[in-house]
Amino acid sequence: MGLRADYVTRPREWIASILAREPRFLSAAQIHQGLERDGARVSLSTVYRTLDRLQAKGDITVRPDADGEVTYMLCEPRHHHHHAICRTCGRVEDVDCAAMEQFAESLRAHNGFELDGHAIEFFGKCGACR
Amino acid sequence: MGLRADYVTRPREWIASILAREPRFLSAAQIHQGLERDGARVSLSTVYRTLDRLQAKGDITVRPDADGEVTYMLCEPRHHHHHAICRTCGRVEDVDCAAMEQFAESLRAHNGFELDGHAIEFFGKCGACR
DNA sequence: GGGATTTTGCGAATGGTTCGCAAATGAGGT
DNA sequence: ACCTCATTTGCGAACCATTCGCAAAATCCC
Ligand SMILES: [Zn+2]
Ligand SMILES: [Zn+2]
Ligand SMILES: [Zn+2]
Ligand SMILES: [Zn+2]
Repeated sequence: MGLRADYVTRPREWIASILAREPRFLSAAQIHQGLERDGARVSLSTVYRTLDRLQAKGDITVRPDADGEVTYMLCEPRHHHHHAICRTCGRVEDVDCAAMEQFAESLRAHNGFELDGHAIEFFGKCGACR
Repeated sequence: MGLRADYVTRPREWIASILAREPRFLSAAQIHQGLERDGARVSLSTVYRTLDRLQAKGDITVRPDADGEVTYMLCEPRHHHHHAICRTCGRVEDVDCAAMEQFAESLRAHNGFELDGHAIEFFGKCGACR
């Protein structure tokens, strides 16, 4: 009955390596294309299943983009922080800001709302795209 | 050749009235269900087309939820502000905060990023759900 | 009311994501 | 290395939200 340990498989390693070298949110299709470019033949189903696994493990952040396309990035949402996203190339950098927490704290009780969390995204241009 | 003025139609009025009385983000399907409950027979296509129109006019805010389902709310994104969203019932209230702008300003140049915008969502429980 | 134009409903097409199942792979023991 | 068996993969079908094409209905204006 007991479950064995998770298997280490090539598709999973390949997918992880794609994510590891891209500092931006990628869709399942983009990851799949990256694998093909690397000559790694992996089905789209496996890409989706692996992404689900990574999300369950808390290793990636999932973000539906403006059109509702779901995108993924290697970044542990475990540690609360925010992102600066380049409008031009999509590069993402973490923004870790105590000042923001302070601000959120001051809003904790707003309009009858009992606030317990927040999400922030900053937009702009990264150093390379300026 | 010139375009005539936009038509005022019942489907559009019905859809607008659904949106006007719901202070929360609704999916196209939810709006469609609301119309049926009101006895208003409108096709889902028309719901989508009307939402596209409202978005083009800048009358609604469009927000893909965590699963990527696109949702809509009567709220002009023209005036920059943020939202407090009840985790329990979905009720949304506007958060208009100069302090946040100040904070964003101090981050304008972060890690080589030239920041020019930001989006914030606050979560918690509304007065009714406490 | 009549006619030009816009809007609607319907059903088909699309695109992203999920499922079911047989074949392939990985881990562990011999 | 080989065998065994649970896990994972690939494939195609299924699914769901959204978009399209086009004929019929509604709106506006005279
Ligand atoms: Zn950039
Ligand atoms: Zn991050
Ligand atoms: Zn509530
Ligand atoms: Zn608002």
